[in-house]
Amino acid sequence: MAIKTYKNPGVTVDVVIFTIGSNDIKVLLIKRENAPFKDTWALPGGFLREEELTKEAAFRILKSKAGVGNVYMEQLYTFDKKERDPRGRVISVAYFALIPTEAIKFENPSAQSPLFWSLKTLPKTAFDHKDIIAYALKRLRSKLEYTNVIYSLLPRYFTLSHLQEAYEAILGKKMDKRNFRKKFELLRLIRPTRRVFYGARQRPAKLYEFVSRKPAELKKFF
Amino acid sequence: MAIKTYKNPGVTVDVVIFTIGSNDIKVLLIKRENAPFKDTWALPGGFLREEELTKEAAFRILKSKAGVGNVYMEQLYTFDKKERDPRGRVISVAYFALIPTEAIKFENPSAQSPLFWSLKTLPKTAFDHKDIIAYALKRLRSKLEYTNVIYSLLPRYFTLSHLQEAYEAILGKKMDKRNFRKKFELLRLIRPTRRVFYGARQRPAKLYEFVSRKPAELKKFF
DNA sequence: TATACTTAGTGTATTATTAACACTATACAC
DNA sequence: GTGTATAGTGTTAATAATACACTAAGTATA
Repeated sequence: MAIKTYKNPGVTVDVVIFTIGSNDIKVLLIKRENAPFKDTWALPGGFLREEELTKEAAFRILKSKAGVGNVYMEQLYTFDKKERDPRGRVISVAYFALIPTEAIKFENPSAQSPLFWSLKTLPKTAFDHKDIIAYALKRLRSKLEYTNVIYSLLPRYFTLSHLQEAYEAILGKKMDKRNFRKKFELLRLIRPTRRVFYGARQRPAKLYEFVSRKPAELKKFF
Repeated sequence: MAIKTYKNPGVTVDVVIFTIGSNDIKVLLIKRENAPFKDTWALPGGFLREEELTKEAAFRILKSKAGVGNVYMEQLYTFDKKERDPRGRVISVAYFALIPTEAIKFENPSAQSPLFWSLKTLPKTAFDHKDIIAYALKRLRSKLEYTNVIYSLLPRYFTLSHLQEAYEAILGKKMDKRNFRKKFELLRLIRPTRRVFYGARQRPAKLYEFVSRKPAELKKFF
């Protein structure tokens, strides 16, 4: 049975992959090898395959570009501005993924040169990818406030300073150390371990871990 | 130039139209006239037209089913479960719209019988529309907490009791009258007018209006 | 026209959360 | 052993959230 009498738009999936490095939030971009936008930096992405869910496509892309699989991923938004793709009508279902720096494995580093870029010094990007990245950052910032997503950017063991630096990198502002720690004590998202982080040419720091590494929402209601 | 070598999925747009009536939150459903799911209730929607933005499609659908144009609308999520459409691979970009009951005009009430249903007594619905409605309600509830969207469900002039009833209908819980009013005084979203609401067989109530009827976010940060 | 009914409108005390703020402790580098 | 850099820690004040009950004023009705 015919679904329709007109031409379906093309459907792509693009993935905004965030990580935190050098106290900065970074996004993975690859240099395009083909037209359009050949040699321009772009979000990893591609056409949705037949019989493939958009989420599956997002994981496929993530796996092939960053070498990781089991990470936080959620659908972001579907972008369909008219002029966004010079090839014609193509809508993009965007996802965003959060991965701890330690987990990244560039499988074939020569191919398509994937690189993490600081959001402060983004290069010129293909399509409407700058919009997509901005939207993803906004979503991430607001998710920090009412969920425990931060776990997905940190390694198994981390210090309270690492945790605070992650917040500061994403929110783009400094926070008070004592208030930050008090807040986290209240939230009960993390617990101290018996491990200690030595070797950073200052007083060693206690290592913490997340009580749970599953997505969850924090209380808070009108 | 060929965009792809495989078949593009079908793309539909479905709209969750919420309104508040009889102290209850309601969603607009229409009875399907064609297969699949003939004679089953469904969200108003349809295939995305060529050269049409998904948002334009959402407004087109809204206008044709509820007779209103200038209302709150935002993209919700893109649904693409495999078995969601028996016709084959069809993904749906869902939007949700909020309209004050007063604004609704059923242009041709006989055709496709659009009806507002209470969320508590939904009939069996077509496709994955129950999921879409549940997701929209979740989104609406959380938007109440950090935005001023509530304006889009109320008429120009309203009493504080109307406002509170709207919150209670959406959040599904009773709230304290004095605390509710104190909160709104603090938020400065509304202001009293010189109008008074007479005629409801009790003490008449002061009428308020929104300071602004544009989407805005309330403060609140980590 | 008096009385009952119904919702409008209002304040205070308690508790919880947020915000501002500065010094001592300890491993590592030199 | 001395300097350096970050770890770690409490108190106070301001703001926000919560719990809670009575009087005011139209409308209905007897």
